[in-house]
Amino acid sequence: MLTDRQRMILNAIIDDYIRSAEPVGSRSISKRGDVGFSPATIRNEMADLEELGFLEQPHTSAGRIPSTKGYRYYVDHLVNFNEVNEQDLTKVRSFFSEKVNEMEQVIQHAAMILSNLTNYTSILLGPEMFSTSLKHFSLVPLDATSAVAIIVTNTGHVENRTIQIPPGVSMEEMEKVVRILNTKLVGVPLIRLKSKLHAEMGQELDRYIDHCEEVLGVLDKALQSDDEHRIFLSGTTNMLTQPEFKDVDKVKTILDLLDETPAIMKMFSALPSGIQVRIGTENDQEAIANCSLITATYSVDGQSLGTIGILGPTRMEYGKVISLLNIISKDMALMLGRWYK
Amino acid sequence: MLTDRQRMILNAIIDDYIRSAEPVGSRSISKRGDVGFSPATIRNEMADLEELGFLEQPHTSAGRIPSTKGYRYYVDHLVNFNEVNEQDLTKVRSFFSEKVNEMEQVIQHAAMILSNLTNYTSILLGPEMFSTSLKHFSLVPLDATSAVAIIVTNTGHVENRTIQIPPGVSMEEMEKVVRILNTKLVGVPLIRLKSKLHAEMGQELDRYIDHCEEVLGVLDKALQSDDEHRIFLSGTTNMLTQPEFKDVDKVKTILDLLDETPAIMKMFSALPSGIQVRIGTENDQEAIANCSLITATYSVDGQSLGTIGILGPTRMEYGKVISLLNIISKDMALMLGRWYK
DNA sequence: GATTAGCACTCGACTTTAATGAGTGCTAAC
DNA sequence: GTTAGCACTCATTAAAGTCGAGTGCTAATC
Repeated sequence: MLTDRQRMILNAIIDDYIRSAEPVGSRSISKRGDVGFSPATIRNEMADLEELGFLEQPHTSAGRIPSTKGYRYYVDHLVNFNEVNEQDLTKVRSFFSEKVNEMEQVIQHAAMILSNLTNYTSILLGPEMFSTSLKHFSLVPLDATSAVAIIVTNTGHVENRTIQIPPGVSMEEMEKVVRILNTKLVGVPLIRLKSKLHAEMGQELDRYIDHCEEVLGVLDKALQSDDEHRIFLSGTTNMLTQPEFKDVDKVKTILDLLDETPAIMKMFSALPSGIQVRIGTENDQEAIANCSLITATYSVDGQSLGTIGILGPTRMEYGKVISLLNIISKDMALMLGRWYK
Repeated sequence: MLTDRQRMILNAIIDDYIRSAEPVGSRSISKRGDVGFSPATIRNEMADLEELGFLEQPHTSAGRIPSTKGYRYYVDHLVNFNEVNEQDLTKVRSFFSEKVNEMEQVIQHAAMILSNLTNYTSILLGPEMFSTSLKHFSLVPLDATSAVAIIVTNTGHVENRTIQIPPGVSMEEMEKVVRILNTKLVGVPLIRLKSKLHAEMGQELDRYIDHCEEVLGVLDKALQSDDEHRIFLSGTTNMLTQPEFKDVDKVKTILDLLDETPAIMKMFSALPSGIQVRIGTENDQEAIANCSLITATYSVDGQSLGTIGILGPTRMEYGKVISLLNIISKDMALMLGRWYK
């Protein structure tokens, strides 16, 4: 579809624009070593590329900037994936060679590293619930009517929730229930916990204790997996350093979007495995129509565990970010693989 | 020190400036119903007030704006504290009459309400460690070498940490240790846990188990209270709506400051009880020299539990914010009082 | 003596105009 | 097919001019 020369020129324009954030003129392309043609020739090619929809002109006498289609072609065919420099690489390596105990810490820290290395905003979704299973369930009484329910997963993640003991149910009875749960439910994936509880434990419990209904109700609440605090953001203020967002109002709509858990969940829902690039208007959310979102899922044994995302302006260092995500998602999978044994 | 008329004029100027964010001229003050003097008279008084340091002039032919000293006088002597409207009040009341189980949820939600009602940024510090005590300590083994240590406090708060079992120590031994800890340490304030462990338990443990040194080391790590995730922010992007922060760079230094846990801790450390107002340069942090920080501690039985803060431009609605903080800090104390029984 | 009307003056904000120059498209020569 | 040359476009910047809100001071008034 495009000639070699057109590809070369398109590549040069996008590279330049990514660096400078300014419309690129024919002269500056000609002066680069790698394209040995005069400005006039390049102008002709640029006009063709614009006609084909790969470039745009902010106004008549300005240079060209890439269109969404241009970026798309660049990402699909042109970009060079070896743009991670040695320094960054060693930083990543040393991070993943460290031994860390807390999974949340790992994720939080990984988010920080990503936003630092890229100067964009990083968004991490932690390992999904359905891939972890119950390791231990316990109940710590606080007083006569309330207790803390604690759920430990096989990955060492801990969820806790305060519950009210139903009136008429004694603490001894509750402890009996907990013992039963621990013998019957250990190893069950978290996401199945609730259904399993109802399907298989109803009669079982009924035999041992009174007030079965109320107890089940409370346990339901306790086992409700809350997926609220599983989004880790880092480098949100990096958005403010991008020249395209020097306008406060624009940046506010973006930051407000990042504050909304459901919106982020929606952006990340149903992503295909591997690396995914959504450029500008390819995103559903209007607030990030000037942004690109690059996501990578990480998985162990073919099971997707979570997602890493980088949000930046459409004028993004695609090569660097994609390479980095590739590396980190794999390291992440490796590290978590050890966790899941 | 100031005449009645000067106070009245100062009050009028600050009120106007808080509403408009523009330097206030003599004419506009004169036109307000409450000050019955001609612009010329007001100009004379304004000149005096400037000489006294309560007002400033951005440039010769502009109106006056309040200085830090002016705001200080306003806050100390002039501001009207009944500026919370009915609607807001009912919102607060209905929030605190709700029954909620999770303390973290309460705090997070309170932060949201505050930032919504004020349009500034709210910062909440959760109940301090030293006021909570150990309720229960448990250890859930994950595999041969690692386990999750779980600390439940008397308030139902749960801390957890993954630890490595020292080589040579068996799980049975660890469980023995946990039993001992639960009989000896329950009721001890969290902040004293570590010192108590060393001072009183050393010999005790030595008698029962081998590898005492290593076990103590691990427990140390487990009991290390991490005070990281105890800061709750809400409405950070509200900063972006203030006209004084239309400059992206200024707002970035502020948002970056809010991202730094230690900096916030420092701002909130050693606050006297009750409401505290720090105006502009009265703050240590240079990044918020154009901001005012209003804080309120909330306490039960004279014991300070935590702090609520509102950060906004120096041109802040002091009356409203202070009244609101007064109400909310009291309601918060009440609610937590029930918690601590 | 306190208040106010009047007036000259200041100075930022905004508008207008002109100059600059980066970049283009087109044509004709190579 | 490539490129030099040239007229043209148009955002950006600077300079000059206008406007008006607001001041300080003086002298008249209450």
